[in-house]
Amino acid sequence: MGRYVSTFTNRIDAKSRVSIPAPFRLALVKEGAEQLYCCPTLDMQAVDAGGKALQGRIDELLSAYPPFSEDYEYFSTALLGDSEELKIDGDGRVVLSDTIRNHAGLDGKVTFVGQGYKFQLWNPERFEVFREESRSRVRALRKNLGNNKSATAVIVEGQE
Amino acid sequence: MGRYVSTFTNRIDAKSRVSIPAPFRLALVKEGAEQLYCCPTLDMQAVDAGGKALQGRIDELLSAYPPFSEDYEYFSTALLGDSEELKIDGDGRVVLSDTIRNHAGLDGKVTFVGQGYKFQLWNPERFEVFREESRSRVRALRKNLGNNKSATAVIVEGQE
DNA sequence: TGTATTCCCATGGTATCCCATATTATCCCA
DNA sequence: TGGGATAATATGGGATACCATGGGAATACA
Repeated sequence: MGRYVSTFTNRIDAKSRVSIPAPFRLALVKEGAEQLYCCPTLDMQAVDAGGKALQGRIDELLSAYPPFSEDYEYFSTALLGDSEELKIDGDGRVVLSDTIRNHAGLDGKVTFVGQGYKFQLWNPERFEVFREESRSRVRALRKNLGNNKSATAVIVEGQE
Repeated sequence: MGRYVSTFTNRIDAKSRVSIPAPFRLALVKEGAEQLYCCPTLDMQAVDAGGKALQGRIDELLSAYPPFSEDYEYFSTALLGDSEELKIDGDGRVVLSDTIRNHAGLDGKVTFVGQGYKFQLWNPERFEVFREESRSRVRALRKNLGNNKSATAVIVEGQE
């Protein structure tokens, strides 16, 4: 099963192309994904990306709602309608659509952030802010939790 | 299995023709559909479109109600009565009937919205409203549901 | 015979493919 | 262990193929 860890930053070229970091490409192949599945992150200026695992989560959520129900119309529109399947070229690159670039404020460079079964695309500067905020939240959380080591260990590791 | 993802907007020409977005055309071929099955969306100014999968879901829904029952009459009238099968020409286009254009208020441009087993046709301006409503419903869902359900993981995770 | 529909081809724009190259990482052997 | 050789990666650019769209000719229809 493909697993996405660590962060990488790559350039966007004049044709809006960007190389998927090689380790992520490998993970995608392990998932059996031929395309990069992308959907805008809710309430954040980032994009969720991945392969079958990410797709599966979305399908799973949608399967809870019967066809022709109002909920199915709304949720499929937000989750599938706003998603895109980007072709991966022979060199391991994708072209970022205008929609994606606008949503995440991507311009010049992209930071790829591994998050287990998926990864995110960020504007590098914005990501630094987000990362700092994440860390300070974890610090605050740690103080409140006191000595509960096992609980904090999971949270701390996930951020690095 | 055909799967309809992402949204595209295409022009309606003087002959009421419009190109089906290439990815959707491909999905239709995978379904083995030679024509585009269309029926007005229930309660919305849009049109449901797709191939065999869509037809199957409609049959499935109808079979849940006993023939000659009142509900069956209503659903079959709404779902089948106004349905059409549009021919797809050599260039991947269909001609929109007056019925369809009137129901969805289509004029000038059409937005195709992928929704999994089917897609919808919208007037672009109207769709923007619907899209915003869809997004806010998903946000609301995320707030209402806790942090532990696997089905909601895709929405909840990534936020922390 | 006039009107509407279907088929076919032309075209501009864009995305896709393919190859070149620089830079970095990995390996291998002294 | 160090340093040179080799492979992998990220990135740039040109040629090609695909796609959406428009228009005309051929065909069906009434």
